[in-house]
Amino acid sequence: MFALVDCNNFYVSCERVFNGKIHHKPVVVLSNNDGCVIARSNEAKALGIKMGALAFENEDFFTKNNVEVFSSNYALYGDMSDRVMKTIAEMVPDMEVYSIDEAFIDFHHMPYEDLEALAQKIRQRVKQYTGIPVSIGIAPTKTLAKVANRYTKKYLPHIGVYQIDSDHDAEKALVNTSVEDIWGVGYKYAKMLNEHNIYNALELTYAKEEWIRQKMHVVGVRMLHELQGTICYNLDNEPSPKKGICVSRSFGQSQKDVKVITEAVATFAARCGEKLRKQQSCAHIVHVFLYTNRHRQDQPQYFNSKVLQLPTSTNSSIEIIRYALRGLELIFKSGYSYKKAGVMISGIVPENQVQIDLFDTRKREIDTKAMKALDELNRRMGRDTVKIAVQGFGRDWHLRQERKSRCYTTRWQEILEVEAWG
DNA sequence: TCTGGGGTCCTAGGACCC
DNA sequence: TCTGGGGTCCTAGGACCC
Repeated sequence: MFALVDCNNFYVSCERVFNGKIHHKPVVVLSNNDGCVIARSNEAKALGIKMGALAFENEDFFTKNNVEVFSSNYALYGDMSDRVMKTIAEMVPDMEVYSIDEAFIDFHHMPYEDLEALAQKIRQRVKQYTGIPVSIGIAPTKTLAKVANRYTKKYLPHIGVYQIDSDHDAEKALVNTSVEDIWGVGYKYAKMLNEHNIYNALELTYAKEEWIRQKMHVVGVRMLHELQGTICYNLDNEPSPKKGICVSRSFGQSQKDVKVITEAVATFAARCGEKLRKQQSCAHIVHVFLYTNRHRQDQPQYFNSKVLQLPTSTNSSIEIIRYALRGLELIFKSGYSYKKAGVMISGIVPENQVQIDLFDTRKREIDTKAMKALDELNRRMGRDTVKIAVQGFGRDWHLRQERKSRCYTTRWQEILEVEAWG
């Protein structure tokens, strides 16, 4: 058996842990730049606020309905996620952190009859230790555990656990799951399945394997088997190193100034270097891109990107920045209002398997030492305590985050203070 | 000049996930 | 003024190898 633990309305729940005033009220969390809704409380869902709803279009609606609106606070959510995952890890033999708010558990070696009770214990302890409510689905495959989890949230929120333990349990959950809610079915496949009169997960399990293979390829066949109870995906408890790394942002305000955009791109490149070093990899392809705001019909549009090959794979921020800025120089055209830029890194190899260049003259040991010192200082003293000069200090390009909550758990200056009268 | 049978690597595009 | 930011896997086709 597998279980899927999923935090309820995770970002909203994180905000609620530190803010007693927003319990039982409609709450939404917005994407970067306060663009659109990416998390909703149950009360907000009940008001009909959709995932992805545009913030600027709904300003009046939010005010009229007393909706509490937050900018996203990833420092808080990331730290809360760590706490939830650590709490679960202490209670089970083997788990996989699947996303910021989800974890799979392998119950392979657990006494069978105890699973539901154990799941309830996990729920209680996570709530007690972190303040975050979770729901748990238990089933013979990961895909069915996802189905069970969704079923709990929708139909048994007060219980919070659903176990698929028989054909009857499975059918009950599957018939109540629309195809678009199945793990692995997105917008396109849902449309295609509906056109062939397949509307729920149970109907899908009756489909012919060859037909699925033709329409949805092997990934679809695996999904079919998983829904039928045959394991195709096992627990993946050792995250493999990333094959591509991307850091990009929309600017809070459109930017024309090459200096500001240079600082932004340098910062993105530095962040790529950090991520590479964190997973002990090096890379030799740097890809820079630059956009104007495609939603503005009234402004001239420009998009360009440049891919640069490095002679030797590196994870030095200094070197990655140098190439990224060379790329930027080649694509930047003045006169446009830029909205977004980014740096992508690929051609990633483990740092101990770097093919060195016979004619390389760069003193790599110096960079390596410098990066190590920089990472250590930033780890101890906070991000960007030490940075490369070209990243600048202005951050004129930074995100719009007008309604961000405090970093309650990651910054001493922002920790909650409690006053008591005796 | 054309023929056969076996491969690999790379890229672009399309689907999906959170 | 205002529209997020990351990732994965699979397939088909082309270039190339012996």
